[in-house]
Amino acid sequence: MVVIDAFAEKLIAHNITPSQPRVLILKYLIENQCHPTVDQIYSALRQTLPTLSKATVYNTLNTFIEAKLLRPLSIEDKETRYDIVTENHGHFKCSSCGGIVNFAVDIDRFVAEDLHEFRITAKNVYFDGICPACIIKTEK
Amino acid sequence: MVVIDAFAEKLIAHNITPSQPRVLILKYLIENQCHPTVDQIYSALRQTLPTLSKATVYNTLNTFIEAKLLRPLSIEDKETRYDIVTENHGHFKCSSCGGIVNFAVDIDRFVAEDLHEFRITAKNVYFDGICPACIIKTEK
DNA sequence: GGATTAGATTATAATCATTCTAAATTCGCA
DNA sequence: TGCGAATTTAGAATGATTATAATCTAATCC
Repeated sequence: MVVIDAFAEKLIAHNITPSQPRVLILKYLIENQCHPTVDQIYSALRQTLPTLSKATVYNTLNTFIEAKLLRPLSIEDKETRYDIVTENHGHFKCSSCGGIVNFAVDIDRFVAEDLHEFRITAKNVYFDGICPACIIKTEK
Repeated sequence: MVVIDAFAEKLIAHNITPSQPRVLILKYLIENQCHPTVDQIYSALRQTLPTLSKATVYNTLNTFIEAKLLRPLSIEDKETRYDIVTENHGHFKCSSCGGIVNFAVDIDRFVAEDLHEFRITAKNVYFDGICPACIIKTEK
């Protein structure tokens, strides 16, 4: 008897066979929208699923990316971070604390005349700087 | 007698002591604005400077980045690519041929209301898609 | 000029995120 | 229940980048 929950349904809707690791990883991603790394996902889920392998985390995330459930962020870190795709938004990275913050941005307003012959499938906006908490810290 | 050329002067202006590897790497970056990888730079310069070490290429590029002469691009490749900083522009990556193309975009026109408390030091725009040449190829 | 020193370069080893591989396990379905 | 395919697993392999330690360079000081 398999328990079909909302997460499993979401996987099925994206043509991904549900499995315990896949459901747990999707659940983690949705409930912790904090752009986690593979290591963070692995460490967190290891407690509830001790047999989990890091390779499975990689495999699952790549499966999700192919199914367009997820997108990888490469904000200059060594480790890739992952973002559950929702609406268009940009990513801000604090160079002091390393935190990543979403911000609303109307990406479609970006008109790139140079690219009118190009087929564009994804638009990413990355800002770098210092977040308010770190600005206060450095002012002291 | 040291030959001071425009490249050495540019280094000095950025508080970087000129040296043969540094001048050659800067020259390469300016004359080949094609977002090269470390390997491409290394292989190309090895012919004129056979003693060049790959570690020197890494060190030099990181020195340039700190001096804000250069910026690293992380368009989801394993290898980092590098871009001589000029004016604001976005980067398009063709997911078919892997080529990277600059495009003009007025990034400063972008207002991110969510970030008005943030200090923003860099803005990057990355688009993904298919370039015209590859569109034609796949249509055949 | 010759010694000193700091910084730059080199070669190699180490690191570490990610992928590969092959074996074990699980799941769906008859 | 049992077969076959897909999934998961553990560990090895890969490969870009960084760290280390030795060597070299070039300017400075006496």
